[in-house]
Amino acid sequence: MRRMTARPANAHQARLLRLLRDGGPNSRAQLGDQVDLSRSKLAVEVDRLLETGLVVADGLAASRGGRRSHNIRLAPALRFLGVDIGATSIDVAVTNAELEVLGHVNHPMDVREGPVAVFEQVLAMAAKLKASGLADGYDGAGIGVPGPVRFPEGVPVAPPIMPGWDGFPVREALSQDLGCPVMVDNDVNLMAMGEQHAGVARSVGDFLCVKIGTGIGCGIVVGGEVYRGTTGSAGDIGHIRVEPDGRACVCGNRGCLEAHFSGAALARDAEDAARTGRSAELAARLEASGKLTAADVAVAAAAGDPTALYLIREGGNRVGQVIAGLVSFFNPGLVVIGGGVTGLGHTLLASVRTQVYRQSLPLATGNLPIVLGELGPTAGVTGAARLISDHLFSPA
Amino acid sequence: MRRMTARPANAHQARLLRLLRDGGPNSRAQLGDQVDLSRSKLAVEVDRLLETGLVVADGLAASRGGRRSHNIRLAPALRFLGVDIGATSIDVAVTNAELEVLGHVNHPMDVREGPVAVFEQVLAMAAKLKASGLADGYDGAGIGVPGPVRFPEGVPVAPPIMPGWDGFPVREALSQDLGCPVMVDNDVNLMAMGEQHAGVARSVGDFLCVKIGTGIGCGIVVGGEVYRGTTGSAGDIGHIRVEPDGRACVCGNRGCLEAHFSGAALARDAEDAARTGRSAELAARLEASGKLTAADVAVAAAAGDPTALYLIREGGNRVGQVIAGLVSFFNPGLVVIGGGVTGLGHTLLASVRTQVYRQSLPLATGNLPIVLGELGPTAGVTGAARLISDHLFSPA
DNA sequence: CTAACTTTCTCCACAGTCAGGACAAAGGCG
DNA sequence: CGCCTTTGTCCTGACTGTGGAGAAAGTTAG
Repeated sequence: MRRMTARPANAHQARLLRLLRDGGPNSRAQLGDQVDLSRSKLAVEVDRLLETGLVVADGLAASRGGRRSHNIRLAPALRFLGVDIGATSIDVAVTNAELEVLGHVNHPMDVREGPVAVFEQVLAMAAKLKASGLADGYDGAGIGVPGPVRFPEGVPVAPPIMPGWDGFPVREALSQDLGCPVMVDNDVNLMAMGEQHAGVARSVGDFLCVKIGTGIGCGIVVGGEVYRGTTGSAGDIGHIRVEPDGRACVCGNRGCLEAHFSGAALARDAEDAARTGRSAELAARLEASGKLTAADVAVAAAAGDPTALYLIREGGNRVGQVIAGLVSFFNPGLVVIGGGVTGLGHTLLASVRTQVYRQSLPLATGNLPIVLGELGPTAGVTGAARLISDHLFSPA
Repeated sequence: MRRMTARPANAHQARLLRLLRDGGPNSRAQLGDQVDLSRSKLAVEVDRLLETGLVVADGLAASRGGRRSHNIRLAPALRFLGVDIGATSIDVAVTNAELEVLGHVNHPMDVREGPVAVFEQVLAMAAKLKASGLADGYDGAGIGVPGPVRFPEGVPVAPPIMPGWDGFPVREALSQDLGCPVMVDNDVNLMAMGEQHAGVARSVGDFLCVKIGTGIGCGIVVGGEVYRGTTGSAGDIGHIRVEPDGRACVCGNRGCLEAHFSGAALARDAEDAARTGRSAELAARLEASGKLTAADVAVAAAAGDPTALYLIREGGNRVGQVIAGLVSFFNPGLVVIGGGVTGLGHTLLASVRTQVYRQSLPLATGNLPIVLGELGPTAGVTGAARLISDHLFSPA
């Protein structure tokens, strides 16, 4: 079939498309209740959208005491591709226009293999999803990469953990290969957008989304919009100092948060504990697989291993300390914790909460939920789909 | 004369008023170059503004090779009142519609005397300015208070250093007394707005404005707009922990930034140094006046006193440490340092810069100016005038 | 089954918004 | 003095958007 070519012609149409995306099918009358336009004007704009094929009217809804309404919905054949490139693995998903994930594949891969190899893999995964019948093509794609991005151009800038990506024209290259519009953003921002769209952050205007994976980052949402900073590096909290003269960090400094707690640091600490005999549980798991990950620590902690619990609590205290500072500064309405370490669950959360509630002032913490993300690995790909749909569902 | 009663009827008119406020008198043609409206539509809106009396056309500009243009300017009789209530003194200023300060008075007063006493003083100061012939009334007033504010209502909430102000209806009360519209905000936010309007932060979209006075706070500007947070306490960085098990703070915690460095902490440290014989210079000044302030330390430092210099550098390191974290997180395009301690000047600035440039990543610091505010005591009152003019120069 | 009512949707007349061209006013310059 | 530029005004025509009339399609009560 032909892909989406039209774009909303004005702000009203863009508004309607987003309402249909976020609220599902609606009648003209229901749409009218939400947009502050007269019924007549609304009808005109809906008709124009129907003409472009971006939305369709299919079937009649049940009567609510009067004439039955037509269901207006986004074109059911629209497909977005959400791509989340992590430090050690790639997630790719197809969504429909309502950003529901129809299919999701994951492939382990080190981002340091460089953009060419990674995108070869991404294209293969996109093709696989297509072959499985979930899509007959893509109308747009959102891409998340684990580092700062010059957003308007969709180009990574000076990414510390992705040598070889600096300046690579991700947006342009992928747009060419996929044959559809592409938007690129930091993976942490996409996670925030995902949780905002379909997760715990629905209806919260200002919030922080802390992603603890191989590294640590923080998505910042201000007034419902992702804040990216002057050079696209906003939220880069991994190198905030938490310990004077602490551990050496890859960035060249000492005592960075990321050096003391992150997926990578936790794995290192766990292996250390296993080798020095401080934890039989961890030692057994190291024996079995040759290396340890944050997931191993989570399992050991669930089994009651005191060393694992200690490591998680210590880490939680460190992150909590930083988050406490950010809460004082930013005064968010919600803090979401997500990423690979979500498996550490409530032990981690408890430490973070303790630090924040103890250190920050009551006015900022009084009504502040600190919660785990609820979308897990789909947060990033959902956010990616949201990114491109926000772009496409805005006036050209 | 009659005060301003009309408000802009639409967004175009609001836009025009702000252009005239920020750019001074303009011809219709010059305005047309800035607003993306046809000349005809522009002429209609200008005519309507002329009818309301908000703007006037007076005189002809010099020819630039063709027909001479009419000067369109904001009504010259418009007057705004800017009020900056600090912890220990009150600043009040009159401005014209272009927010130029026409008169400025200062009065020492402890904010803890409570809102009734403070506003009595404010009204007296406003009356004094009026009596001096600078204004025949006020069209609006902006008020800054040293604590968090529930912005839409203009009411202080849980202000730590202003007992007795919690919940006091500042906006309503003053609006009644002054007989004009009033807007209330945190003093730090107003300083940021002042520096944005007329100071070092012109044309910067995202920046931080750190005010170090009796306490420490930070104004946050995102996309040209002040960000206030969920409960109005954004920027409250005084109680971020900088020293595990550090000094006891009034907030009940230990190691808060404000306990280690602020105008109050610096004065305390200086008196301590004077009494323990570590600085003859400071001891002499203590002898002379009975107590020391940040200004005394500045003078001693300027005279080369090593203890004073040490205190400033130590303090700068502490603030710099916190700012470094905020820079990583927020990735601003500019950091402004202002408030009572601006007198500490470049010694302070050097320490802050050292910390930030050392601790934050190059992408965030590469093109980041860290500068002193250039408006001094007029920053707050200018920001206050800006606050109310932004309100009045927006569609009703 | 019919009448009355509700809800949804369409059609139409009218007021307002706005762009762009024609043109008048007012000056400079050779 | 004629030609140029700049500024400002006026007019037409296209488009935007409102609100009312009323048709379409259903439910409910008698």
